[in-house]
Amino acid sequence: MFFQIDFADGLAIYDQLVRQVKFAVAGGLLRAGELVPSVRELARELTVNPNTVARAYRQLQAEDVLQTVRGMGMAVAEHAPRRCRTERVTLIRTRVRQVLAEARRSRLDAGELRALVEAELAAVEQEEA
Amino acid sequence: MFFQIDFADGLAIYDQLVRQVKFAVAGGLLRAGELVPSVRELARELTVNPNTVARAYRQLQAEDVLQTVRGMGMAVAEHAPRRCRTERVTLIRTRVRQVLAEARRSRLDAGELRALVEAELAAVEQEEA
Amino acid sequence: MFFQIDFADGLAIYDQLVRQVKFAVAGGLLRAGELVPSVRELARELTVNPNTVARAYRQLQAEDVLQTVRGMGMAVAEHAPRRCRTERVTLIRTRVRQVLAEARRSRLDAGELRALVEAELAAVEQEEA
Amino acid sequence: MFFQIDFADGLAIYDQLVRQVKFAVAGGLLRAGELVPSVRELARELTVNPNTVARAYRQLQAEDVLQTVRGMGMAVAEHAPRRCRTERVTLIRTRVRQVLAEARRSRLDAGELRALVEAELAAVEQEEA
DNA sequence: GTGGTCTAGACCACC
DNA sequence: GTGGTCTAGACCACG
Repeated sequence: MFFQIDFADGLAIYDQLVRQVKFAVAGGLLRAGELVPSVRELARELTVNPNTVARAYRQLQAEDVLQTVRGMGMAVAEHAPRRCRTERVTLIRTRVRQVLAEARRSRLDAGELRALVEAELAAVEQEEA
Repeated sequence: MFFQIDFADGLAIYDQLVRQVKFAVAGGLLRAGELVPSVRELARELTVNPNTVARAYRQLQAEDVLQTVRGMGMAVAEHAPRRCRTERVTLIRTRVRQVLAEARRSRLDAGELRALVEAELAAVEQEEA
Repeated sequence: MFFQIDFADGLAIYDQLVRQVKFAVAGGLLRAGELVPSVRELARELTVNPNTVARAYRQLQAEDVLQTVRGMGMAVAEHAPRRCRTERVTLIRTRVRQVLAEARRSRLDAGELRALVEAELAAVEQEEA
Repeated sequence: MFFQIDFADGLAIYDQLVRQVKFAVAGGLLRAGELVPSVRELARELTVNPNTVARAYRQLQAEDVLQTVRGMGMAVAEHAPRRCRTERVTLIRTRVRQVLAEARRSRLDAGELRALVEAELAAVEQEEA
């Protein structure tokens, strides 16, 4: 599976899952109507408690990203891909903004910050290629 | 004061404080030997519980960033500025790496990601000017 | 068919079915001795799992509303109509009582509640006509 | 306390709680800014698991009825009373509609239904006086 | 097999 | 003391 949890992230596990499901939907890894891994299966894979996965799925359901299919599991909602693609940019931008804001408050030299960010950005693009 | 807490950040408050103190030291806002605000004073300013500030100070003391001055409070340690300047880059780079990694896993288009980051970077530099 | 399931009702599906069969018998839509739809047929019609229909029929059999007819399926029991007519009022009154009790606990103004109920009652009578 | 759970209601406990908190806010039993009973206290009173209460509170927080006050508990949100008063009518009307719809499908005589409802309504008004 | 609910009890951050 | 998160394990309804 394409989900991975960082147990030392500080961010709650269910929250990491919520984000990653949205990203998977946004990125086309999960298509509209497609069943997501079952609560139990995903919990086993991530070595996480089923309740934790269930909580993430419940929130995704409340946000109309997932919907339950009786007796079958949970599926990506009809219009979720479009909305997730939109939200993806927002979620990432917020994070980027937080990091840069903190960096700026740390009085790191503007040039040094830019160099650092450019380097990491280049590294990411490298990996992608 | 130059500290500011984001209560909705997900990151623990004392952890935000630890980082910001280190950054203040790295950035020269707090110099070696200088007294940091008292637990009570800072707690009042940030509308945070004194225990939370105390916990942050305790951790900073354990990391030799702060040291107690008998009868006076806590002061920035002798060699803290140099070490904090070094650590600052590491702390920020880690964060940058995290957010870019997440963005990449979200399959956000490389160009779109770069554009987004450049825009935010420019915005930060603008504010700084 | 005269049954309809509300999948978002909160009430268990088999329970809705049990009630509706009783009501159909009470209302004369199903007469004593008449065969009810087969489990499979009804399950298909309601897009419900056969097990669910079977469970409802089992309970109705236990309550002597339905009885098995060897080789034919299940039929409305001899004295079911009379008993269902009696029970119908009880079942409905219980529900009415529940909703009014909740409304009262909510401190909704008595006049407002009456107006609301009268309006809905009129609407129902309208539909019926 | 003014909450009471019906363990045989069919409706989930946390859902009953969500409704009742909204009703209490709508009815003025809980005012804006006022702290609701703590999770642990309410759980004890209702002989329900704290997680169940927490789940209800979490949903109420998501709907902006409650908000957490760090270290203090949860309080009724600023504009919750107005919104709850509005929602109260909707919630009750939905229930009334469900009951009457079922009654109508049961082919209960229109006059008989009206008589039944009027009787119960009168009973409720009597209690209130 | 699936999700939904509930219980029980742990640890953490915060007041 | 407070809420927030997580674990573990139970039962139910549904397919």
